[in-house]
Amino acid sequence: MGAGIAVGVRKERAAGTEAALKEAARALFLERGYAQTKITDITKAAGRSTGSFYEHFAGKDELLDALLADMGAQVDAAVGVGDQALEAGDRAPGRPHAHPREHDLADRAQLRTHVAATWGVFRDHLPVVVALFQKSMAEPPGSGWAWGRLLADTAPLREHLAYMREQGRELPGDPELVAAAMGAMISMLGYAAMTGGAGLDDDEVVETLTALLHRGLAG
Amino acid sequence: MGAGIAVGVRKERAAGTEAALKEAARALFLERGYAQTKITDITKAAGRSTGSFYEHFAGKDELLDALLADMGAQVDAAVGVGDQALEAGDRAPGRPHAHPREHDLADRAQLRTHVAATWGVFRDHLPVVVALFQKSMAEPPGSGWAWGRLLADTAPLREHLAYMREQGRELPGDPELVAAAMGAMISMLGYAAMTGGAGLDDDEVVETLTALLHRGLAG
DNA sequence: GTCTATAACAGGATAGAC
DNA sequence: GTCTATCCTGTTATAGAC
Repeated sequence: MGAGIAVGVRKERAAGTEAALKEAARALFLERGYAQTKITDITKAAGRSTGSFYEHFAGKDELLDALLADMGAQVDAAVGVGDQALEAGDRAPGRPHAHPREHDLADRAQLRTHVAATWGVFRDHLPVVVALFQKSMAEPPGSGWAWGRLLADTAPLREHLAYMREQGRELPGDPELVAAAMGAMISMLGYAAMTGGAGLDDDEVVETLTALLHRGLAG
Repeated sequence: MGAGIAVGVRKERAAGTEAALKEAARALFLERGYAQTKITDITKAAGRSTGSFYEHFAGKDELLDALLADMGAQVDAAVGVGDQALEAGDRAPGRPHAHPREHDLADRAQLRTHVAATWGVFRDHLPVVVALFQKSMAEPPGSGWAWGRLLADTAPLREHLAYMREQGRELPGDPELVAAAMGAMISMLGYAAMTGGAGLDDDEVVETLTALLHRGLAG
């Protein structure tokens, strides 16, 4: 999956303080977690001073925003390529994320593509995804954040499922709910597995999830 | 499901400071989250003083431990009853959790019982489950905590699946992995739905999850 | 056991020199 | 832009009277 432009392991020019801070943050977010990473930890790891940090970011949250933006650009590009591979859809320049809803998730190959894509984003941007995940889970439960984010993240999935239902296919339940369940499974398993499942093979996981969901959806 | 002894909405004797603190903590954990709840918030809500708190608990973590213990007792009891309902298994007094591995999750009714049981624990002990979930997710990713906990929590499930495989049933993948995936789905969806899914009906969710997993497992 | 007051300690953020 | 030193705020935890 994600070989190409992907993760910036390549040495950023050493002079770039901003890049150094980002890179240090990624490493620490993955290792200790978002909340546990102090700003001074980041500056120390990047070999810069505390004061210097604020020249580039207003705070930890803004740093994460920047990392998120970096990731977003790369993901949009990758998704675009993926969609083109699936079908020669001409996407409008302004709306990079016009993911067509007519994908048939009862088709094993198409389902697998979706599962693998999500898994790949996790794998390729693990530090950022992890940090975001942690930050989300620290949100006040009463706010309903988790539910809102799950719905938002699985919106394309929901569309696919709604489309399937329109085509007369029988689903296990309401498209929104089924999409949320699928998303919950992949994201939670991804988080757990990639932060702790030492001996797990990505292909095996994708294969297993695909099998489970394929039977689950197609019957 | 969980009507009986369950959640302690019943008025604790007003004099019981410890109980008052616990109750206040439950309410606040659910509303603002574990990390965001300050000890002074709890004491204030319980109508006690800061200093009084430490007479009963060494800190927030120990309070959560106490809540967890309360929940554990109730859950063990409920699970025991549930197992007896499923089959007249005579459990050894010392080991309350000797959940028999010979449950057939390809059987819709038995699968549903398991899904509903998990969902019910979430529902009946939401504040504690939420707090524990949040605390877990704040753990250093590098420690592999999330994966360890997921494996531990789905151990009984894994046993059921391993048993199914021994009986010659074809699973979507490795029992441990499939169990983890199922657990991830239920717990993450449960967290999200119960903290934010306003208009969701528990029965509908259980029904949908059962349907999805039943097809997924039984083909 | 409970209270009030306060110590002790993060950690985030800023000031001002270079 | 970067550094060192410092301030400030919020929270935990304790002291000591009742």
